[in-house]
Amino acid sequence: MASLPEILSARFEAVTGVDPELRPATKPQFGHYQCNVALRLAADRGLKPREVAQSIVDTVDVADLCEPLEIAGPGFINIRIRTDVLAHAVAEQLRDPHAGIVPTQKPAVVVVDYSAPNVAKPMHVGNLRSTIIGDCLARVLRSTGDTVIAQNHIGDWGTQFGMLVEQILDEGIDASALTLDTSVELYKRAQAHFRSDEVFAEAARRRVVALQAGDEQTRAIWQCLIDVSKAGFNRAYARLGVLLTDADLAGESMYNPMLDAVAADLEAMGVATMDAGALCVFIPGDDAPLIVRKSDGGYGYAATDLAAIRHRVGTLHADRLIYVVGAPQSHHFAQVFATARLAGWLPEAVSAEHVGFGSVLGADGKMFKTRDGKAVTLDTLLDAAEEVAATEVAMAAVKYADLSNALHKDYVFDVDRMTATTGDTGPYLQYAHARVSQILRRAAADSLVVDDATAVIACLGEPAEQTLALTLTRFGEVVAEVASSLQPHKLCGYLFELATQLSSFYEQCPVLKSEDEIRASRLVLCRATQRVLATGLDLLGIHAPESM
RNA sequence: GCGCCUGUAGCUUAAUGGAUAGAGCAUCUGACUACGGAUCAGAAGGUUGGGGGUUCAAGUCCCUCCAGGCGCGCCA
Repeated sequence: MASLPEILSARFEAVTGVDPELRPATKPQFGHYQCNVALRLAADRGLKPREVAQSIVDTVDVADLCEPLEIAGPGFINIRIRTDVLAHAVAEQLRDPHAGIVPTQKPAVVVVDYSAPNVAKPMHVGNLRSTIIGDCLARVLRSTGDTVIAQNHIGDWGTQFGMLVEQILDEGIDASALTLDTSVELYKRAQAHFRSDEVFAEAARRRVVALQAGDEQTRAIWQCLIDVSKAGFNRAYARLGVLLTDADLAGESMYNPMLDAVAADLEAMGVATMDAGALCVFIPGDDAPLIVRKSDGGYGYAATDLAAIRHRVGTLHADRLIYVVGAPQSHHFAQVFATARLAGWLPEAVSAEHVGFGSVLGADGKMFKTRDGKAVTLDTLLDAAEEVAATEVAMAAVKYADLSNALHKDYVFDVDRMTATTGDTGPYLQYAHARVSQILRRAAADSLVVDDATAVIACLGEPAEQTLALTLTRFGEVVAEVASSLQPHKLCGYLFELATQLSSFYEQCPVLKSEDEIRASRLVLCRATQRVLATGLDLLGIHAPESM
C-alpha cells in the first residue's frame, strides 16, 4: 500500500517529469504540503515561475485527493488534502498490518555491523551507542522488508589474548571458573605485568603464536575467556532490550584463517605493495597508507575488515553493508572501502556505509571518563538512569536521548534531562502512548471496541483532529527516509510531533464524552495513533507501555 | 603539517538549496472536584562563530579567517 504522500507525489511527477519534492508545509496557511518544483523547472527553462506553477496546477490530476491547489509567493504550489481523504487514509492505515510502513520496492540483504564489544573488557559508552543505533537501524530495515543480517564484530582476537592466557597460566587460575568481573580484573593485572616484566611480555608474545597455531591448551583457555564475556554481553543486551543473540556473533577470530589470502590476493593484484617491511595499500588521493600486514608479519584490523567485506559480499550475499562504529574511524573505513573497491571485492552494486557516531560526553563536556580516567561502563550509565526512573522508563530515556539528535554529533549524558517526563524525551512519548491507551481501555470497558479491520472515520471536523490525521499518514514516508538515510533522529522528531499533536487533540477533543459518530471517529483516530506510536517506538527499540 | 567533524535563542537542539530559521528545557502569563495536570494554551527569547562569493533563493554550496573536537605506517 502506497502512502498518501507517495500517491500525491506520483501524481505531480506524472506532470512535471521530475521529483516534485513535496514537503510538509512549514506554515498552516501553506496547506498540508508545499511544492517548489515550478521554481526549479522555471530556472532550468528560463520561464516565469508563476506561469510554470499555473500550468502544473491546470494539468495535475489531484481533484479526488486535494482541495483546489494554490499558487503562492514566487511560485510555490500549496496543497491541502481533502478532509474525507485524510479520514479514509487513516482508517486504511489502521487496516494495514504494517501500520502504514511501506514495503521497499527492492528488498535487499543488508549486513549491519554493530555493538562490537571486546572480550575481557566491560562494555562502555561507545559500545552503548553502537548497540542502540545498530539495533534501531536493524529494526527499521527489517520493517521495510529488507533481510537484515546482524554481525557483532566482537574483539575476540589479537595480541591481548596472549597476555591474558599467559597471565592465567602464570597465576595458576582455573579459566573455567572465571567470571566477567574476575576476567576484567585479570586483564588489568595482565596489562601491568606485560608492561613491567619483559620475560612475561616475551612469553605473552609466544602465546599469541601458540593461539594462532591452534595449540590445544591455549585455545581452551581462550574459549573460556570468550564464553565468560559472551554471557556478560548477553546480560547487557537483555537489559537494553536489543535483539542481538549468539547467532549474530562474528568476531575477529572468525576472519583469522582468511587473512593470509586477503594479503596474498591484494599483493598479487598489485593493489597492495611492500613498503618499509609492511604490506600497504596506497589509495589515490590519500596520503596515509592502509597497512594490511605489519612488518612483523602480523595483521591489524584493516586485514580483518577486508576479510569481513569478502565474507559479507561473497558468502552472505549482502547488497548493502552498514558499519555502526564511532566517527573517529571514518578514515579507516574510507580506506577499507576504497581498497575493497580496488580489489573488486566490493562491486559497484553493493553499497558500503559507515554510520559514524559522536562521543558521549560527561557533564563537563569532555570525553566521559571516571575520576581516575577510565572509560565509563555501560552498567554505570544504565544504573544512573535507573536511579531516577523505573527500569522501562530509564531504558526509554537513555535510548531516546541517544537516537534523537544527529548521529555524528557528540552529546552530554545528562540523566535528569533525558528522564524528564516533559519535553522531547522517551518518557514523554511513553506517556502519550499510555494516555491514549487509557482512553481505549475505558472505551472497551463501555463495550466501545475499535475493530481495526472495519474501522471508519466518519467525521474529522476539528483542526486538531485533521492535524493528527495528516501526521499519521506521513509515518510510512518517515520510516522509508530513515531506512534510506540511516538517521534515526528523523523518526524521533516525527514521533515527538505526533505525541504533541495527540496531547493537543486530547485537550481539545473529548472522546468518551462525545457521542455517536464523532465518538466513534475519535476512537478510531486514537487507535490509529496508538498503533503508530507503538510501532514507531518499537523501531527505536523502546517499549510502549499501556500504562505508567 | 595534512585531513575529517562541530559552531543555530540563556541551555539542549531541528531544518532534503526554497516562503517569516522550527521545537524542547528554563523564564513569564493563563487553564485543575481532570476521557490520567507526568498535561495543555499563550508570551518573550535568533545579525544561524566572523567575513567574502555563487544563486531568482544560502543555516545549507564554494573560499577565507576564528574557536573547539577527532584522526593521520605497523593498537583495535
